[in-house]
Amino acid sequence: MATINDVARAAGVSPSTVSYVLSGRRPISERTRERVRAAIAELGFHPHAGARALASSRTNVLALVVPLRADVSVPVIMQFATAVVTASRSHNHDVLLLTKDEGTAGLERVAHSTMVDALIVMDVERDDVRLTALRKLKQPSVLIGLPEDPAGIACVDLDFEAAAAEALRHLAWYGHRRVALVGPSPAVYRRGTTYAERFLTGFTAASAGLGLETVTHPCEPDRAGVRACLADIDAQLPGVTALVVHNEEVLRMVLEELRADGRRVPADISVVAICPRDVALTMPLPLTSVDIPAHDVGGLAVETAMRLLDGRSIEPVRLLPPTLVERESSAPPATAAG
Amino acid sequence: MATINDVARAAGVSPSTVSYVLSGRRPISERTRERVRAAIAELGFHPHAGARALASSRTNVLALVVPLRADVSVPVIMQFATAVVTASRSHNHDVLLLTKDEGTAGLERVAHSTMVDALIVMDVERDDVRLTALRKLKQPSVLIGLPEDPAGIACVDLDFEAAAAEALRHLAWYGHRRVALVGPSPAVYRRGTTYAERFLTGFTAASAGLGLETVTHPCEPDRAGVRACLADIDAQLPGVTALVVHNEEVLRMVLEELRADGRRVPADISVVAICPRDVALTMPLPLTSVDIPAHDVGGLAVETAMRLLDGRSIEPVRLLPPTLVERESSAPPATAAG
DNA sequence: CCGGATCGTCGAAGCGCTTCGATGATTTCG
DNA sequence: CGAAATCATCGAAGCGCTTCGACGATCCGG
Repeated sequence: MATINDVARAAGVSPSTVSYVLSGRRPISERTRERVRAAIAELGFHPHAGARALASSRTNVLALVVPLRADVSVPVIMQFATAVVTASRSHNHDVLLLTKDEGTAGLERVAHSTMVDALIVMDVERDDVRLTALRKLKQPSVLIGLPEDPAGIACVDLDFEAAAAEALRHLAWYGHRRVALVGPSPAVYRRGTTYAERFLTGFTAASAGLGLETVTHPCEPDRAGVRACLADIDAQLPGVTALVVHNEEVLRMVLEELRADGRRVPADISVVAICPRDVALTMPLPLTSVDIPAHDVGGLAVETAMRLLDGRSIEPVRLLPPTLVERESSAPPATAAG
Repeated sequence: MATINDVARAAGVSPSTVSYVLSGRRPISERTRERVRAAIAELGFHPHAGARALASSRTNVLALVVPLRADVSVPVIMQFATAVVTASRSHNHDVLLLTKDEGTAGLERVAHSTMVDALIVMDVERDDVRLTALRKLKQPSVLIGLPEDPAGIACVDLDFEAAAAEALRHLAWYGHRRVALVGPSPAVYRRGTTYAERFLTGFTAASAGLGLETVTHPCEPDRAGVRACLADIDAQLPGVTALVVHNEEVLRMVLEELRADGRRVPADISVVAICPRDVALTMPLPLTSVDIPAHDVGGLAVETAMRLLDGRSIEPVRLLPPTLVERESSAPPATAAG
């Protein structure tokens, strides 16, 4: 492997000049710059990452902590991950992949040993134990999610309260009066992943604001759970004309059960899903949905990390506004008067 | 951050002694070792990764190249990825996540800049352009998959030929004589991902060996594709009593279509899937399946990389034997005589 | 009781890069 | 036209670690 000295020799300049050509931190004449560039290309020179990190205390690597197999749906995790990698690359950074199961120790390990410049953490819980560890690190961190007390740590996420409101507004506009929420599994609530609660809060508030009759119900991610959930909903709120489903795992099963029940979507019952676009599109029927913009959120997380590293200002909490896209699963209720 | 010098001072020894305690490359007396350990713990010392890499030319990082959104199913990719991360951690390595779309350049970048000790590459194609680049790197690489000419590069994968044979043997044993293969989408074949071909080869060979009447058909991953595929199969091989499905994307839809068609699984038609265990289990009916052991393959890839790094011997191509697990989707055909 | 192993530790060099201060050379301007 | 400012480049120090050779100290056998 060629070193910076080889390049310097080949270009007839000093190593520091090569370094300055590379970093642009000092003006270098066009002529010299060209010679150096040619030498770099000819020798196939790539700066040694470790040496660079040692000298500059910058690694150009971001840590990404992903849940291993939580109740978060796998495709969504992948979408976040690829978004983070892609965005990182466009900022000339690489991504070190950590799993949540390494816990606090993993974060401290990579941070203390200076493997990364910043950390992006997915799937944070309301009272996540990792938060205090993150606050102590010299590297900044960005959460995807929103804990109870985000003080001192940047957070980005979808605005789930607004998402719930958006879904209800759409249904109310069509004339629905009785709407049920099929929520995440009880495990998600128990675990304290706040997006579930935030959605619930938004749902309840919007329901009141719009004067709707609503009921909310968590849903276990299996056939039995779905059946039980739908049965409970019917029992608690007879004459429901619309469902908001905030649970990708069961989305498909809900549709199947409705169908098995002889209820046509959207003729007999409307369905609005909260899920990534492509999930909404690969269902038997293209679903009206509020997008979970994993790509945007991931990109924003990286962007935020970069600003933090550059000492630029950031908004500590950034909640992206939701977008509802109407597709084929929502329509006016069969009888406009609920 | 504490440095090795701080530790040395605190323990009353020289920095090199601390280093030797850490690496175990030279004998250090119990007494000294303890003092050093205490100092390390007290100061919360973590060696600087860059400095270490620079001095030792070892990064303790593995690159993992994942397909971004190929026709490979996302959960499988995630399973490989988490398996690789977990296994790497157990060997004291971290994982740098690269996406396939960076192509050859990405591999060269991380290798030339000495960011990683070895590379693990998923989703290799028959004639993958990245192969020649990989061969030139000073770091070893391990492929998950099997290209046409794996010369000089270690490969690990499931033995897909054997997997096909296993599926057919199971069905033949039950007395099925007419079996159809619902294969991956044409795009997968076109792309030259060899697992599809290997499965097909194994399927055809075993079919002949067992004296079965079979037909094989790729399948587009949408409702229309599934319908077309099933219709074609019925047209080409009337009286089919069993399906082997080597396409996770459509698995669920195949079951739905069969059901819509009034064909009961397994009473009217048996189904054997080639997919990860948990996919087989989360279907409406637990499926008899040949496991895709992503976890094992990922672990083996890491293990192989480690052996390569340690200069230990390896088998250049390692194909894991398949395991068929009988569940509820296979049974004897309605009439034992096909 | 002495010469040669063996053991435990140290000091120094060096890994490849960045960065700071210094230094000529050139330009600018009063 | 000379002092001051600016420009382009260089040299050297230093980032934090590993590793090699060296060196006393302890051990062994004869």
